[in-house]
Amino acid sequence: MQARREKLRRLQDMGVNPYPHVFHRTHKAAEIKSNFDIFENKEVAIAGRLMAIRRMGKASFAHVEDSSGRIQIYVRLDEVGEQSYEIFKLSDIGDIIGLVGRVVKTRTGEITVQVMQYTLLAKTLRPIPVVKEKIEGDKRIVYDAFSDKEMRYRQRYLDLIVNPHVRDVFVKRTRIISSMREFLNQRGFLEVETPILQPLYGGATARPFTTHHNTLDMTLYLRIANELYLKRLIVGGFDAVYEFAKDFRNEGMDRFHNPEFTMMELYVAYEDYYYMMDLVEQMFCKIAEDLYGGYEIIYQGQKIDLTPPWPRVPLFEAIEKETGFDLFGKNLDELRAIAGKLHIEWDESWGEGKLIDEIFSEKVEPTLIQPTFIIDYPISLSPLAKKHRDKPGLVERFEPFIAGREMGNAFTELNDPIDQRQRFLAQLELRARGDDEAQPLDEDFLRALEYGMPPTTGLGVGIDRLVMLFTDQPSIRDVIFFPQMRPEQYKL
RNA sequence: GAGGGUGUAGCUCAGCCUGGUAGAGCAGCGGCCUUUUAAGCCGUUGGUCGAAGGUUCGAUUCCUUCCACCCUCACCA
Repeated sequence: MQARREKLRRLQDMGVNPYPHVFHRTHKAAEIKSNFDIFENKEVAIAGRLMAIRRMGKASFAHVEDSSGRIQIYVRLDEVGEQSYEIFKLSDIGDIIGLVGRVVKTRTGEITVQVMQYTLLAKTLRPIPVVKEKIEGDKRIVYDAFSDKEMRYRQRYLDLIVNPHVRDVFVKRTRIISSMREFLNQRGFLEVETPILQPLYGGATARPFTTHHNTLDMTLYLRIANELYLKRLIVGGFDAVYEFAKDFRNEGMDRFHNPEFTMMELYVAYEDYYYMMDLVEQMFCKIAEDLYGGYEIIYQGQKIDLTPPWPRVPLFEAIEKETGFDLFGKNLDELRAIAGKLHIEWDESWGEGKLIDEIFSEKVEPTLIQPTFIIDYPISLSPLAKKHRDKPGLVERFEPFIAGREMGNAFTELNDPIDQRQRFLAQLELRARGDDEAQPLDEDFLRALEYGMPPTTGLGVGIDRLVMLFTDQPSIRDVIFFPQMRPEQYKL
């Protein structure tokens, strides 16, 4: 709106700099509001964005919002003088202002800063959506919420200005990650960084993004996982390493998938997947405790109790319990017949592992609301996991499920280089049959294993989904600041 | 990739079925108001109705195509 440019010019004519360099704050809104007895009648300097204005001629109320929250201000002509009151009158909702004032309580009991000096810190040229709210008892009624999802995601800055609960989600995201770091650092883990640009991708089954390096004139891939690099570091002698990694997968997008996402992988030498299950329980509990002070959380209306120990249910037992069918040792035809009886559509190209996985995700996964470890998966689904110590055909692998969702993936890692080579060769066969997600053979990784990797356990946790769980958000786009979007046609 | 839905003022929406070129609230602008809080009262500006084409005397409304977004499903973490 060009009325704002006009105001800007009038301010400049008055000799006001609409974009000064600095403003020294002494306090934030929330501090003042929660310690009124200390601040009463004291002078404070605060700054923030004007979010509501109620003008009444020669005196006005407004709300200023800073990173901590909102506080009411009271501006009187006789208190700030002609010039400042004029500047205030030229202010719009959205303008960034600074002020010095006295902390008081109004007739209705609201803690308010009575302004003595009023300074414009940044004039807005675009109007921000005005969201009004009314508090009725405990209920907060929001009027004209800024709710268009496309705009919220494309212009996240606006979303953050206008929707305070969005800010809260992202603050929690950072706190979750720091809790995990703290947890791991306390246990002596080393945080490391490994390549994002990889000459060969691996460590997961997915299609990669491809790019090109000019000087080397070669194809490089954006990593789909960092597993093989972290294991090389275990070979190198580190006892426990972890990395928060941006991974990239060239697949579809929906409320659980973004092309780039954050994964935390960790590896521990001389331990197995039983150790890792204990670690996962403890880590999730620490996050819950740091965030909410207890082990109980609510996700989409479901109460979830993270108190350990979580049940550890073998995959085949879990399937049998839900469907009545024991899939263990069944061949392809038998599995297809069972899938048919369970009304699950399957594809000719699927192998045994894929069918089992499908039956599991259709029939069992949605039932796993309370934290559960599903353990011991078929070998064919897990080319990097070590064979089970007593169950032939299976590997020592587990996935924690919470609220019907897989929250991670862990194994006792395969450290036998000959077995690992055979598994890679099996993947190559799948690839030859047209499975473009099968993993390529990584000769250097095999060489590393041939130098000897200690017994090791490893874990991967999808951070975005973890944050969804702990912040009660239904879509991955609500926990990533700038989710992937088709580019908009630029219009001003 | 398949199905369903949505697109009208800066924001939230009505109007469309039953064609006659647009309305409300908030925001904005002007006025009154020195304890208001979804402030109030009076006045007022603002929209090539997602884009293109078709039917029609006439399309925001009916038809076709396209674009964008949302939801569900499929692939995947």
